[in-house]
Formats: sequence, structure tokens, C-alpha cells
Amino acid sequence: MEKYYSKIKNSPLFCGITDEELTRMLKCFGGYIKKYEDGDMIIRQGETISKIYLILDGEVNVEKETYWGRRIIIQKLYANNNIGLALVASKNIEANINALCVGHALVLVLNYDKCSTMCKNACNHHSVLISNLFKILSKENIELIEKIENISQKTIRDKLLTYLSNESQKHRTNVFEIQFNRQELADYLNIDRSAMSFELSKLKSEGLINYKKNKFVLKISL
Amino acid sequence: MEKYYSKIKNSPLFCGITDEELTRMLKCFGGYIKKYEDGDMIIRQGETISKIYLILDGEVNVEKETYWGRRIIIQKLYANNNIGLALVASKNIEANINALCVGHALVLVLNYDKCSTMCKNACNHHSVLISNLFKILSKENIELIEKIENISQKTIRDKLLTYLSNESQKHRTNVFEIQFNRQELADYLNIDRSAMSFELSKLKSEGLINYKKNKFVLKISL
DNA sequence: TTCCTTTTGTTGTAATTACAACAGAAATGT
DNA sequence: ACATTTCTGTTGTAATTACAACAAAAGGAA
Repeated sequence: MEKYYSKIKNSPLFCGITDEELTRMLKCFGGYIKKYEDGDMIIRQGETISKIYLILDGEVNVEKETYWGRRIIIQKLYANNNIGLALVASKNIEANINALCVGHALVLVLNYDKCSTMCKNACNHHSVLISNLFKILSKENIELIEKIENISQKTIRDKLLTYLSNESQKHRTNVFEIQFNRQELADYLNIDRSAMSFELSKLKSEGLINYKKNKFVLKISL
Repeated sequence: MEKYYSKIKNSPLFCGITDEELTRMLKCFGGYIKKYEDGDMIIRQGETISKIYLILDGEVNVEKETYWGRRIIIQKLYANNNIGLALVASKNIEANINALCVGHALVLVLNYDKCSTMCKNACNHHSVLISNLFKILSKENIELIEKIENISQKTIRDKLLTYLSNESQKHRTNVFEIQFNRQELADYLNIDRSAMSFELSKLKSEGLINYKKNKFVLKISL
């Protein structure tokens, strides 16, 4: 555990918390590190979640399966992100998503339930933590709305241009690498992969964008 | 202001806070009540938000306009809901949505910036408040994912059935009233209103649903 | 290298949707 | 009650998409 201290300390979750506090908190939370392999379900739809998951390393897809069997990718998470954080706030809520490990991943697991009852007033670092939780959820909230913007566009072309434009703004440059492969991007934008590939080609031939694998250049601005 | 105390006190935002604390907090926050009329913009895309808005009465649409001029309805808010809460957490973030008043609305406005700097440690009720903020954002987060599920369906029919099914579950009965009129529902599900009306008729004629105006009966379960 | 697997691109066709234009119903104001 | 406006439903057509089937490219393992 000790070798991950610096990684943990620099996460948004523990931002503003000293080393000694961190040690106490990890104990208080019953924190442990768990390894996941490709395809492992970290959170499964229907479960009740009382743990905070902090990704230390690796990649996690937050997904949903429709009633008709299609996959929806909600978001992709990496180191420093939390998985299903919104689910721990209310005890009686069932997870509405699946969280799947992509490749190998290393996750710090904290028993939020335990801490929130044990040391609500005792530990003063608890207020720092909950303030961090608020900030993290705010950011996620804004990202979910961005995703809604992306998938709310009418045509495949508009979805792609909006998505690429948003990515470009996030990277603060018109040359950037996207996090999804083609199938994942299609499942994120809720469109057919082959139709999306076709539209990407068209956008390239029209000179609006350029790309090679996951490296994209956006030559226009919305 | 005093006549709204009970309303304010019973909101999730001030849950667990005593009357005397509330009085002090409203002062500390520089709280005031603002009236909005139909079509008024409460939050405008691009603004920086440092105030907490609590709806005391009325109806507010959270919307976005696409680059191509179409309206996207993100969510509909009512009394006890907060508007753009995720935007106050980080000072340097611009609002990514518009919040529009539908009809008349009464909103309590709190200067979060002022409070968070002035009484971070001084007031102990601050920790209760921020814990409430976390819970509120969690709920909103889960609702945004539900919206993503609704609009991620492939066909108009699937969107309608998923939406109605989710509404039915929320109301815990298969007979319920929806919050949107037809045009709003279409803008929420990102589909054409007339095509949606046509599909609703078809679902009714097939016996899967029944409806009259905004009262719906879902006769199947997904 | 070669073989095999995975990922990405291309094309034709059937299904679905947006859009426009209009008709009917319901709500609103006078 | 009446006129007027807003909301909802219906229909035909052009545009867009999903899907299947396949081709090409990239990546890995022997």
C-alpha cells in the first residue's frame, strides 16, 4: 500500500490532505487495493454501492446495456477518477450502470459507509474529503452534460463534429488523441460503427478533419 | 423572506439545519429571493456562476442550443431543486447550459462564493451544507445517466418505451403524469415532434400504452 | 517472414427519421 | 359564445441511418 501513497495523495479525492491524515484516513476507511483484469465488472447494475473506488492505474468503461441488448458507453475513466461515486450518497439506490475494467487496472477501495458513520464529527479531515467529493461530482456532472450534448445532435456528422470540437476545446489544441477506438466511439455516440467510419472518411475527404488511428486534427471550429 | 422559511428549511439543500442556523446562514450567504417570469434566463451559457439557486416555486428548463440551432432539453426542475449547482464548485468554469423560467418562478439566491471563503471553518453548519450538496449532486448525476439511457435508444419507439418505463418506475405505478408537453418531450428525447406523435399513436393502437394529454398508462414492462 | 486475429473502411439496401404542410383538438382571452 | 392562439395528430416525401457482408489495414504470435 505504501508505494501508492504519492499517487493516492495527489488524487482530487485526497486533495488538501496531509500525509499523516491520509494514513489515518486509509485506516479509518478500511482502505485496500484491488487488481482487476480485462472484462472484470467493478460495479454491476442493480448492486448497492457503499464503497468509494479510486482508480490508481488502468482504464475503466462505465456502460449500460439497453433492454434490446445494445451497449451504451457512458464514459471512460482513468487514474485519479472515481467509479460510481454518485452511488454512495444514498444507501437505498441501486447502481444504474456497469463499470468494466479494460485491460489491467489498480483500484483503491474505501469503505465510505464505515467512515461516514464512525467519524463524521470526530475527524476534521472528513469535511475536507466531502468538499472534495462535491468538487469531483460537479466535474462529472458537467462532463455528463457534455456527453448529452454530443449524443443529442441530429446526424452522425453533427455528432462527430460536436464531439471532436468538444475534445479539441478540452485539449486546448486542434491536434489531439481520442480515448476511444472506433467501436467504442460508436457506442459512445450511439451510432453504427460502419456508418460512422464512412462519415469520418467523408469529413476527411472534404478537408474538415484529418486523422490517423486515434490522432485527430480538427481543421474547422464550430 | 420570513414567509418562505418553512419552504427553505424543508429543502434538501438545508436538510438537517435548525431554524437559528438557517437564519444565520441566510445572512452569511447574503440570501435573497428573486422572481422570474416566463422565458427569463436564470443562467446563461458562458457565464461564470458563483451563486446557489434554490427553486422555491415554479418550473425551470435546463436547456442547451446546438451549433445548428436546435434546442436540447437537458432536464426540467421544480421547487426544491437547485439550478446549475455543479457550476459553483470550480470558479473558472463557464456555464455549459441555459436555465429558462417556464411561467412564473420564485428562486432563493445564495452567494456561495462569499460563504465558502468567509466561514469555511467558522460555521459548523457549513459541513452539513456541503454534505447536502454532495447528496444533491449525486441524485442529479444519477438522473443525468437516466436521461442518457433514454436518449441513447436507437429508434423513436425504443426511446419512448424506455422513457415511459423509467417514469413508471419513478412513480412506482404504471399510471402517471409526465412533466413535458409534446414539443418538450421531443426536445428531451432529441426526436421530431410529429414523428413522435405518430409513434405514440401507433403504440396506443397496438395496446402497449394509453394516454390522454399528459396522463399515461404503460401496459407492458420492459 | 507467415499466419491469424483484431480493427477499420466501403458499399448496397431496407428501415427509420426529419421535415413540411396541414387538420383537428384544446386552451385562452374577450 | 366566439374568435384566436397554442398544442397535438396525420400523412407523404426526401434524407439519413442501421445492418449485413465484405475488403483492407494493422497488430501479434509463432
